[in-house]
Amino acid sequence: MTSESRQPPARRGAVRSEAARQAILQATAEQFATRGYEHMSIEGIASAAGVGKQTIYRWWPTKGALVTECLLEGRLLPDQLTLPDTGDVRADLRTWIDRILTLLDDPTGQGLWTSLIAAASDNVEIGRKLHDSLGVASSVTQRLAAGVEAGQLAAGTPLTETSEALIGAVIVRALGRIPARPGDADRLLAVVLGPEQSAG
Amino acid sequence: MTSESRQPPARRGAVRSEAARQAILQATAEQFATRGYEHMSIEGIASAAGVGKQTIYRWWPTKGALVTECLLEGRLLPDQLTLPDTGDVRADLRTWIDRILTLLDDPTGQGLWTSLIAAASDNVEIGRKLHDSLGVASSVTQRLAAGVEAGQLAAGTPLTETSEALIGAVIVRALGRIPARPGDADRLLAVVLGPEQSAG
Amino acid sequence: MTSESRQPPARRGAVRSEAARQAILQATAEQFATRGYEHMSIEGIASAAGVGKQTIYRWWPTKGALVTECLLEGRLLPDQLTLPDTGDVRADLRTWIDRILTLLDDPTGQGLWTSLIAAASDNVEIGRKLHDSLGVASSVTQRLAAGVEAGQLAAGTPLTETSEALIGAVIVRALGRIPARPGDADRLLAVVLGPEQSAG
Amino acid sequence: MTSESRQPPARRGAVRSEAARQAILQATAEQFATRGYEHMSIEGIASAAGVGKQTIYRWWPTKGALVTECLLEGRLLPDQLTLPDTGDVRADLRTWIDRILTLLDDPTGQGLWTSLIAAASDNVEIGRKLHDSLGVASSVTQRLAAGVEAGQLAAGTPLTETSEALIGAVIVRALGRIPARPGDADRLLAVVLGPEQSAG
DNA sequence: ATATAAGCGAGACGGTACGTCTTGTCTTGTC
DNA sequence: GACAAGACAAGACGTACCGTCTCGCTTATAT
Repeated sequence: MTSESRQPPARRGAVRSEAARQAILQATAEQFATRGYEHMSIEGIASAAGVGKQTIYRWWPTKGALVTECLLEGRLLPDQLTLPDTGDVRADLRTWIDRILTLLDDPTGQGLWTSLIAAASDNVEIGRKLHDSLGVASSVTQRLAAGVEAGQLAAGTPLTETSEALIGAVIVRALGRIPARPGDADRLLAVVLGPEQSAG
Repeated sequence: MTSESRQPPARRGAVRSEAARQAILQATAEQFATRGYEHMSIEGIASAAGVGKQTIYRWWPTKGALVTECLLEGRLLPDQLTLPDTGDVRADLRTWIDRILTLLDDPTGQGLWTSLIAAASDNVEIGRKLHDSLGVASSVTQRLAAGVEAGQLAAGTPLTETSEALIGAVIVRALGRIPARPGDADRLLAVVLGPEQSAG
Repeated sequence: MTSESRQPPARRGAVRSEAARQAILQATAEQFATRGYEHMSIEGIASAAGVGKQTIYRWWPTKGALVTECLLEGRLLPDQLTLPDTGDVRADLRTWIDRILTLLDDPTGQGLWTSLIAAASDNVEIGRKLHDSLGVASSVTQRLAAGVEAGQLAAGTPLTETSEALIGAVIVRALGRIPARPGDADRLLAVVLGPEQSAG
Repeated sequence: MTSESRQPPARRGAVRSEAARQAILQATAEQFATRGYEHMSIEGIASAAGVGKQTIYRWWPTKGALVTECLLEGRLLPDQLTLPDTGDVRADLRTWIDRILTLLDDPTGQGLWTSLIAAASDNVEIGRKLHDSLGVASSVTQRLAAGVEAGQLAAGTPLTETSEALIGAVIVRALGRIPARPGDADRLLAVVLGPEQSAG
């Protein structure tokens, strides 16, 4: 007996329109970047997407859910924000943090971050997502674990706390709209991972 | 002839009402705690303060400015959030972080933090204030400097980055609504200040 | 194939709510009578009608338009203000003018008239309507024409000017809040239609 | 003993500023002509007159009172609106009505009249003034009386009603924004004063 | 084939809040 | 004590969105 054999009565009626879904997510990402999480409107998204409001409300309960889905689909954050992997954990983290801090100097990038943070504070789901996936759980923590294993980082380093401190520092700077200065990434890594072991 | 002798034409008209100002800030702080930054309304504040809307708009251009002033007057954050000072920097920081993390377990405290973060992302001023005064510039950094001087912390510790990492970690946890677990503060301090020098 | 077969694209979306329209006109008429044209508020009407303000603004551009529609639907003026028709033009006009002048002694009736006049001076549409339909074009002028034809009035009487003089006299008295005295209607008719042809 | 000898307790303090009074009345007349009775604001008058609002409220209870005083001082109506006096009552009235009807073709003149009417319907005082002084009591009625005495008008003409009908007809046309046509004044006079006695 | 049902675009609805404007009163300091 | 300036509580203005609810159409099974 396969799992497909006992099917539900197979609902009638039109099926969800993928075109509408795409248009909505697209418009959401644009409004998010343009107006920011707080100041974007469902009505604006609907109209920009050429879609009835109800089509949004049918599938997403809140603005937060809409943004979450955009976030999960990678429509909100530029590709350059993924942690690179060259084998050298410390160098990769430095590159990554540098990119983020540089992004913060540009008003658009700044708006993106602050909007993301606003979304996270308004919406538990997004907050959780940010904590879990933007770095803490996945990429960053994994690379840290790999770094410990490879002997590049001190054994016994508390991974979660290290990730939190790194991401957190970046967020604090985003909120403060602090412009990047040379060496920022280095200093931050020195604080969080300990001073660099140079030559012996 | 003193510099006071040449006074400006001495403006006429009624002077700003301190009573109204107090009532407004009071009501703002309450609404901030109750409904959160995003969902509090100027109209609600005016009505709660027994004040005309115009009296608010006359003195504060935006909701953000209103909240900033509350923040500066210490109406938003409970007293227990000031960094204690027993002489032992590390112990003081542990106590302080513990208190914050504990506060985050309570929905009210959580709302307070997330609202503050939302305010900071919406409003440059608040963001800067948060970065400068909630800890980075003043109390935390000063204590860190004192700690370095007293030999309790490693010489050459980058103070700003250390503060940012500490506060940032807390903010990340606030956004993720992560419940506090025993030892959190210790682990965080181990990461940021380096492992504790026990016995010898 | 008739000309109706090629219809316009048949607009979609919910249709205008007749219930809301009725409630709004009803509330408007009440506020008009109670508070007068100048001192009635859209907000008050909306709230009395149990309707969102936008529903009013969606369909009527101004307070004046709202009142005009009430006027056209006969919601503003009591029924007794229609010109009676017994066959004797002069007697009918006397009855009619008497009724109006009497109405003006009562504060409510006075407010009704002055409000109507205020509305007419504020709003071209209403002014035109008042001139055309309250009497000049329709009932009064028609009865005058009939009177001329029946030989009850002098041939060559300028109908428009006669109507205007009659209505105008009433309006002037309304504006002056002049109390009615016996014989007023008679004297006015004597002036405008000429002295009554008694006996012969 | 002169009438000045028994003075009241002789109030102290500054005396009413005639300059302020003039500036206020001037500004009122301008706003009345420009924006109309309903849409002019005390605040606007105060600011245009370079005067504190309180100075207005100190001396006039309402907007209506302010306008009344302007009316009485002849600041609202142009000079050409005084009834001429050549000895021939009928000709004088024709000239006068012609002027008024012509004035109504110009938007400014129209606004003036409709504003005046609006003021009269809002404000009993103004209404009475309009009824009494714009024509009924003073100039028009007096000339009519003179005309009767001189045998130019039929004896027994009810003066008040005749005035009311004349002024009223003009007001009705103002409210209807009816453009003037040649012969209007003649026809109106024919209706109200009876047909012209030509050659007979 | 034909009912039946869901999705869709459009958009009206009852509301809440916005930020502005005006009202009439009160207060301050000058003349 | 009148005045210019201007703050104040109150509240209406007209606009923008909210989230819900009809409409009339277009798909898709299910009979």
